[in-house]
Amino acid sequence: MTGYRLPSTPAAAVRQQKEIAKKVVARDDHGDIKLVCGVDVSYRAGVAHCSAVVMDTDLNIVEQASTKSEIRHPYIPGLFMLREAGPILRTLKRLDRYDLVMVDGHGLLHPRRCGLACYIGVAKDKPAIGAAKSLLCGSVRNDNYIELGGETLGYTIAAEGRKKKNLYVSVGHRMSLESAVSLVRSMTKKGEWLPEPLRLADTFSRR
DNA sequence: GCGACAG
DNA sequence: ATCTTGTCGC
Repeated sequence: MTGYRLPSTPAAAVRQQKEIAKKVVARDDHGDIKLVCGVDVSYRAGVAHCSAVVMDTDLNIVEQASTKSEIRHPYIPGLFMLREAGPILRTLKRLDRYDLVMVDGHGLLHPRRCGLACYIGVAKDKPAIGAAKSLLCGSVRNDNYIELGGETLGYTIAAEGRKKKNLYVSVGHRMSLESAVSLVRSMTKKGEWLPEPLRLADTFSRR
């Protein structure tokens, strides 16, 4: 069964995160990844605007969908899913097909090993990757891997340009960290910070 | 208790 | 994330 009821309180969200964390598969458990979906949410005038962009591995746009939702929860570090899971799941329903979801936020690199990317991945039972623009927890080692509580849960893709920021990748679901990093790299254009599916989803959600 | 804290 | 113009730099 793949259905999860969206929590309506922080306490309920924490309980669900602990439950879902046990179901995350951190190894490659998927077929060919041909269509990658990037999702992002932006906020304007009290409304959440979510966009999803599906691209093939040659970075061509295959499909796109957008939704507007009422904002029901504030942003709480560690409980990002409480605010964005609803809008994202609604938007994903409108897509015809995709083999993996890239989420702007963390996956296993989370206090309870259940960031937004894990939540979306397990809820949809789809391979998922978390790609965050800043660190929530954990410490970056010299080899760029990120560890938390003795576990290696993420990887830092160092910024190129002097002025740009790093990208923090972690497993969402049904993927190994190595494969996740490899896929993010292969879909990021030279000189860009975010992989194309996420960069375009970000652009579209703001229009 | 104190500080840190995805977007 | 968002509020926000012009401006510095590749």
